Amino acid sequence: MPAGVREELLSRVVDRIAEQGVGALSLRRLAADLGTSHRMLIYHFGSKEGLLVEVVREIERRQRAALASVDFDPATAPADAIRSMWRRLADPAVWPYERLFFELYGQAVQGYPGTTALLEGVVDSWLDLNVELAARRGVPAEVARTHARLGLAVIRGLLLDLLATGDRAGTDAALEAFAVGYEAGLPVPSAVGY
Amino acid sequence: MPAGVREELLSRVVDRIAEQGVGALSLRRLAADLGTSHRMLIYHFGSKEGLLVEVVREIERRQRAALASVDFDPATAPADAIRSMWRRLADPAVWPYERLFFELYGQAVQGYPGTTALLEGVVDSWLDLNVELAARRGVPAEVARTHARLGLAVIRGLLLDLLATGDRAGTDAALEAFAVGYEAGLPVPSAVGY
DNA sequence: CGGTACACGTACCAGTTGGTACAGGAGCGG
DNA sequence: CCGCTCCTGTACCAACTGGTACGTGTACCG
Repeated sequence: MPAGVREELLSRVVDRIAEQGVGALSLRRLAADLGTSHRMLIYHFGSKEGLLVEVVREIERRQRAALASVDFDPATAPADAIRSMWRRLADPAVWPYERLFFELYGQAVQGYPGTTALLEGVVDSWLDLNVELAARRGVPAEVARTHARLGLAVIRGLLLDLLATGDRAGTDAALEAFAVGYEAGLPVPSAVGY
Repeated sequence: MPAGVREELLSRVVDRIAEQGVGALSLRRLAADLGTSHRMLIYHFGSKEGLLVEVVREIERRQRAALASVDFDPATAPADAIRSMWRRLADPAVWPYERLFFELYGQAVQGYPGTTALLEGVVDSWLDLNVELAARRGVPAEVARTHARLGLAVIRGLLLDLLATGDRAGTDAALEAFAVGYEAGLPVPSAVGY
């Protein structure tokens, strides 16, 4: 992996932004922290917005990479898969990235330029993956999609909680309650009028 | 309600910010939109940060007001309460406020000045309320707290989904799946090792 | 009437912002 | 040696930022 000047710079930019946030971002301070000049950021990314776009893409790239490393053995029970996912995301070591993710999410729903690309795959790519996996178990796509949607919401909602309160034990307990309830069997939507 | 000049101004500020977001906020543009001068905003709120603080407080005030108007008759089943809450929050008419809420949330977890106050009651005040309600039904506080935490996460997570995808039907279905599963009986944490 | 507290606008300030013009300098193929 | 491409820094710009100084109008109270 030769990386390339630009890619290596981008990686450092993302790491730095994960620590400091993107709201009060200034090209000059960012460049100074990175030991270069703001001119370089403009040179490599064209503009501040261009840099933001690349940051968002890099975040997505890393999320996909993390996703790919999750245990998706069809033999694994869905409840265990969600437990494993939670364990990974709730780790304090990745909190800076979670924070950045939610900050960008908040900006994206407001339609700020450069960030909106984040919204495109932010839900559906996860649902699609789950539908595909469930199909191997013979679960109908509609059901799998709804359940995945719920599971994703639980994880993201609890992450929001965790980042605000820092209450790892409380959020762990809530996730476990969900997982156990899920194991007990969630109803299929078609049985309740959907 | 005589309102008062400052309160009336704050109300208009919040409405305006809900439409435009708080990220690219400038006192001058905001004032111009409101038909006044940025000097007035400083005069009434002391500084930009002071104004932000008041905006956050106003958001909390409105949330508490909305919360108070929800049907909390102890006779209402928890699953119906969460359905009612979802119906209220998923209404497109309040999307601008949801967007603002999540944008501020994202800034707050990054520790930006003026916004962090949002985090204090953002989870616990809801949990406390639920614990109190559950007590009237004889539900133990620990269980009620965990279940409330999960329900809150589901709603917030699905709201994030809804704001990103606009898929009302999909998120409705996911919430319904959760509500039905909840009616079927969630396990108590003590039974699973907590 | 006078005065005093509040509400408001204009003009201005210093600092910072993103972006640009320009000048190299390092490496390399010819 | 030249020339060329990639990379980097300095100096600068106009625009905009939050905040301040100062003056004005207005309403209420004595």
